[in-house]
Parts: sequence; C-alpha cells; structure tokens
Amino acid sequence: MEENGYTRQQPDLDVIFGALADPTRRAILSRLAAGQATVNELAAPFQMSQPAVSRHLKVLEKAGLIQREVDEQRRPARLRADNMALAVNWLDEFRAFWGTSFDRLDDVLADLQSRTTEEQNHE
Amino acid sequence: MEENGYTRQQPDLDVIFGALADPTRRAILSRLAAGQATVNELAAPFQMSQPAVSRHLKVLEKAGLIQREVDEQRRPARLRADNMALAVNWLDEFRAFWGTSFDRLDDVLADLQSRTTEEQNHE
DNA sequence: TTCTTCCATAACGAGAATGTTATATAAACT
DNA sequence: AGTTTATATAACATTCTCGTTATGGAAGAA
Repeated sequence: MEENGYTRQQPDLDVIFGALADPTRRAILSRLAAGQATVNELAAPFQMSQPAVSRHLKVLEKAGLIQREVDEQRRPARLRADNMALAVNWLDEFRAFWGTSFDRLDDVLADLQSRTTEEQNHE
Repeated sequence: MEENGYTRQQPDLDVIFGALADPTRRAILSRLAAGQATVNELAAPFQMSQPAVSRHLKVLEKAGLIQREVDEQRRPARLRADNMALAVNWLDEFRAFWGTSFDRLDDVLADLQSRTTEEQNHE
C-alpha cells in the first residue's frame, strides 16, 4: 500500500503539522497548557475577531489537538495532546541526525535504575 | 516584546511546521535520512513534475530542513535536522500532557550524575 | 560547437487558508 | 417575552499553496 517509493501516506500528520504552522494556533495551545479556556478568553489577547479565533479552534479540533466541552453557553477548549505525540513520533525518526539524544525518559530511567543500586532517594 | 498575551512570535516555527505539513516533503525528508540525493532521484518515486519537486525542495531549504550542495550539474540535497529539533523543542512544552516523558537525555544524565556519587562507570 | 542532462524559474490556474463583517443560535438573565 | 452573553456560521475578499507547462541556463559529452 505504498503511496510512493518512500513511505505510506499519513494524512493525520498533514493536518497536525498544518495546525501547528500558525502562530495564533500555537499560542492558543500554549495557553491551553495552563488549563482550559473559553473562546472569548482565548480571543482576548489577540488583535483578531472572535470568529477568526473560533475558526482556529475548529482547525485545532480537526487536528485532534484540542477537545471542546459544554458549559452552558460556553464551549471551553482543553488540550488533547496525543496527536502532538504523533508529530513527535514522526520527528523522532531524525533523532540520529540532530545529534542530541532525545529519547523516552522512561526507558532511560529504567535502564539507569537497573544499573544503579543506590541514590534513589534524594531531595 | 510580547506579540500577544501568551508567547513571543517564533516565525521559524511557522515555516518549519508548514514545511512538515506536506506528505511529499515529509517523504523527501525520510528519503534524505538514508543519505543525500539529487532532484531527479528525489522526484522519481512521485507522480509529479520535476519543477514541483524543485519547489518542494526550496520550501524545505527555506525552513532550514535541508541543505543544497554542488556536484557538477547536480544539486544534491542533504538533511539538516537541527531545525527539526527546534520543532521538537516547541512540542516538548506538552510532554506532560501526552503522558510519556520525552526529554533531553543529556540533561537527564547530567542531573542524575550530579546527584549520584558512584556508578558512573558501568558497562 | 552542438547535443544532452540536470535543475531552476516564469507564467498561469485551481483551490485552500485566513481574515473581515453581518447574522444566526442557544442559553441565561430580567 | 425581551435582552444579553457566548459562540458559530455565512458571505466575501485577499493572499498563499501547489500543481501544471514552457523555457532558460549551466555543465558535461560527442
């Protein structure tokens, strides 16, 4: 099922990276990392109309990066970051090329603990 | 110098994520992870004209994701993945939300070593 | 010099993205 | 019922994006 000579198609990544390619949307995501927020709250810091922000939220929702909820009239947004992990997983293919060693901390810690017999209680 | 209420502008990230939002370009990057390649080599697997691929390469170059070189008539492209690390660094803000803990292995090791007085020589 | 190969650029068109203002909808308040 | 508040949707204009074909230019081959 190869779509071309290299890799399978991953349509989700188109949408995810596309959603991340906008500074307003990244700012919204950063804001949501601090907790959920309503449309008006999210729109406030921007010099942009409310409908514009609503549409950015729609883009983020379609990318699976946020969830909307229902609170009476409000439709607060909250982060849903599993699709960001999808993006990171793709980027992870290039670990070897950027020199520094990103890796799963869990694996690293498990590895270190299996070798280290003390100093597990510090601070 | 805050551009809005949340974060500074990071225009590079627009371009980087924008470059990553296209399946052809991601396929090209994956291909380049296996080694440098000329335009024609890169274009071959696609059902797309050579000029189209040339322009994808230009997008990737502007995003700092590839470098072009000079080999007689050829202009082979090679990966330049430090800007992908930039993207990962931004995404890293959301580590806490996607459950698994990606992190800079180097920092983790430095941290652990500063607390651990032995077991620095293992293996 | 002429031909061929490799790649870039120009000109164009279709469709998507992003903003605007105006309006619709739905729930809450009076 | 009528008003206010919170958000979505419609209609529209402008600007990108991404593909095409046609052409240009530079380097190697004949």
